[in-house]
Amino acid sequence: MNIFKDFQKNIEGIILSLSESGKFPKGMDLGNITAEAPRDASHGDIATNAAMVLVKQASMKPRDIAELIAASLSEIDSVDSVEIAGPGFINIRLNDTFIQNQVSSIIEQGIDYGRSDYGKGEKVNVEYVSVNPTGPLHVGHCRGAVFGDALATLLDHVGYDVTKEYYINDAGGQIDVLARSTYIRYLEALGEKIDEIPEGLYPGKYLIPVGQALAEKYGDIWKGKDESDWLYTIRAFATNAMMDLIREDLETLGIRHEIFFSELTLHENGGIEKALKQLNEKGLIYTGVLEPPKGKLPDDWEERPQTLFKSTLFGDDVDRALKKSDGSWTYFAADVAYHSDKVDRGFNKMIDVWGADHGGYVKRVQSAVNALSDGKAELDVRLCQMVKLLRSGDPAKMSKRSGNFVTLRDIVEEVGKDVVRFIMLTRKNDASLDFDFAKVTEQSKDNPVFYVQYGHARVYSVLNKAAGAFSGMDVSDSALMNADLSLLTDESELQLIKTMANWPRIVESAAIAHEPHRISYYLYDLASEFHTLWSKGNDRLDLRFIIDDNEALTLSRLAMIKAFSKIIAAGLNILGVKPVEEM
RNA sequence: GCGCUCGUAGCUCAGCUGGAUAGAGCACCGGAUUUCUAAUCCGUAGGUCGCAGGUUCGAAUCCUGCCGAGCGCGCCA
Repeated sequence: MNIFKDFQKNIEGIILSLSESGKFPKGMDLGNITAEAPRDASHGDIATNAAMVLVKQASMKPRDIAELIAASLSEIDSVDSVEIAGPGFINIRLNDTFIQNQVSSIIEQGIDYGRSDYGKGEKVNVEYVSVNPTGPLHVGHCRGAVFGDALATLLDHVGYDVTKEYYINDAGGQIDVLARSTYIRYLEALGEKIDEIPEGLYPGKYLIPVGQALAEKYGDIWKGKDESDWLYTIRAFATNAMMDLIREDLETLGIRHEIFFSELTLHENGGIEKALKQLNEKGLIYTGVLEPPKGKLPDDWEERPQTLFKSTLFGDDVDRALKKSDGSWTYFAADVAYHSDKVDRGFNKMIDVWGADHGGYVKRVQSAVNALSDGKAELDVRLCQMVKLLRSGDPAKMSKRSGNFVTLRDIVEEVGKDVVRFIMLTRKNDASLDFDFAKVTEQSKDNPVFYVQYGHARVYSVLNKAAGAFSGMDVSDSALMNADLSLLTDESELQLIKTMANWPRIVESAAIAHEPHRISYYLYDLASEFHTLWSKGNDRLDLRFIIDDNEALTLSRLAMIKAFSKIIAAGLNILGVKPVEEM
C-alpha cells in the first residue's frame, strides 16, 4: 500500500490510454514521471511532473498535456480536485474519505505497513563490521555496525533477500601479533612474571583469560618452545576467542550476522588461486613494475616486478598488487577471492560497509567485482565517518595506544543499546557524527531518541486514560479499525494522516539510496507533528484525543494515534530500536 | 601531485537521486492559567546553497574549472 505508487500507475495508465485514443503519440518513455508529495501543502497532496517530462516526446505544450491528463485524473474516486500549476505540474488533492481510510489500513498492516516487494526477492549481501579479530570492538566500529545492520533490515523491508555477513581477517600479520600477545598471557597464566607487554604486541587485558584458557587446555607444553611450535595453534585459538568476544559485543547491540566468513579459508582451500585463475583467463593479470607512489615515498621503496591486476581497466588509478615480495598473497588478493565467492554464491548486489579511512580501497575492489562478474554484479561501498565522543561538549578521552580505549560495550552499558543505535543513524553515513553522552540521554526535544520514543509512549498513555474515561472501551486494533474515521476532519488531523501515508515512500527511497538515516529524520518529523497536534489540545479542548461525552469521536482519534504509533514502531523496528510504551 | 568524501541560517544538520517561494533543531527574542504528562507547544528573526561557468522547461542536486576542509595514496589490514 503506497498511495504515491498507486497514483504513478494511474497516471501511466491514463497516458497509455490517451496514446491509444490518439491524443498522444504511442510508445512514449514514461520513465521519468514521478508522483510525489509536494513540499508545499498548497500544491495539493500528490504532484506529478508528467506533463513537463512529456513535452518533447509529445511535441505539445506542457499545459495542453496537463489538461488531458488532469481531466482523466479528476474522475478517480479518491481524487477531490486536480489543478495545473507552475510550469506544468499537475497537483492532485485527495478527498478526505480516502485520507481518513488510510488510518484503518495502517492499523491493519501494523508494523508491516511500509513493507513492499520492490526488491522482488533478489539476493543482497551486506557485509559490515568485519573488524580484525584482535580485540574487543570499540566506538569507532560501532557506527558501521549499526549502519550495516539497519541497512540490512531496511532492504529486507522492501523485499530483498538479505544476507548479513562478517569477513574475518584471520590470515594477516596482525593475527601473528595476536598469537604472540596471547603467548605472553599464556606464560603469565603458567606463573611467569610478566612486567610489561613488549612493544608491538597487544597489551589489552582482554587477552589474560585467553592465556589462562590456553594454559588450562594445553598445560605447559609450549613453555620455552620455539614460536614455530605453537604459532599456528595459538593463532586459531586466539582468533576464536576474539571472535567470541566480538560476537558478544555485537549481541549487546542486537546485531547477529548470518555468516562469518574466514579469510584464512580462502588461503587454505585454494579460493584465492581459483579467483585469480578467473581473472587470468580474462587476461587481467600480468607481471609488471609499478611507479612509486606520489606524495610521501616509503623509505624502503625499491622497484620490483609484481603480480598485478589490471584494475585501471575498470576505473582504478593504478593496477594493484596481488602478491607480496615474499610470495604470499596480499590482502587485496584475498579480498578479490572473497568477493568472487560472494558472486559465486549468487549475489549480484553487494554492499560493504567500511570506515572512511579505507576509502582509497573502494575502486580496486569494485574493479575486481566488475571484472569477475563481467559487469553483472554491483558493489556499493558505504563509508562511515568518524564518531566524535563528547561529554557535555568536551572531547571524551580515547586513547587506543594505551589499550585503554572506549569500547563498544562501555558505551552501550552507559547509555543503552537503543540510544546508541538511534543516534548512530541520525547522520548521513559519510558525515562525521558527534556523540555526546550528556545529550543523548537527555530527556528533551534536543534528543531525537527521546522525542520519538516520547511520542510513542504518549499514545499508550492516552489509550490507558481512555479506558478509564469510558469504562470497558475496546481500544484493540480490530476495534479501532472500525471507528468512524469520517469524524477526523480537522486540518491538522488530516495532515498527520497524510504524513503517515508518506511512510512507504520513505522506506523505499531510503532503501534504494542505502541511507537508513532517512528513517530517523522521518520519524522525528512525524513525532513532531504528533506532539504539535497533542499540544493543540491545550488551547482547543475540542481537539483533544479524548472527548469525554463523545465516544465515537474519541474512538476515531484513538484510531489515528494508534496508527501513528504503529508507524513509529515500524520505523524504530527498522533501526533496531525497541519502542517504549512508557517513559 | 593524484584519488575519494564534503562545503546549505551564527552553530549542528535535512533536502525524498533534476521540481514550484531552500527546510528543521539549537542559540537569541516574545508567548502558552490548573491538561490526554508544560519531558511539550506557538510565534519573530536569520540565506549570494564555497566561487565562476555549462547542460534544460527547471540546478543546492548533474558536468567542467577554481577556492577551502577531512581521509587515503607499493608488498600493512
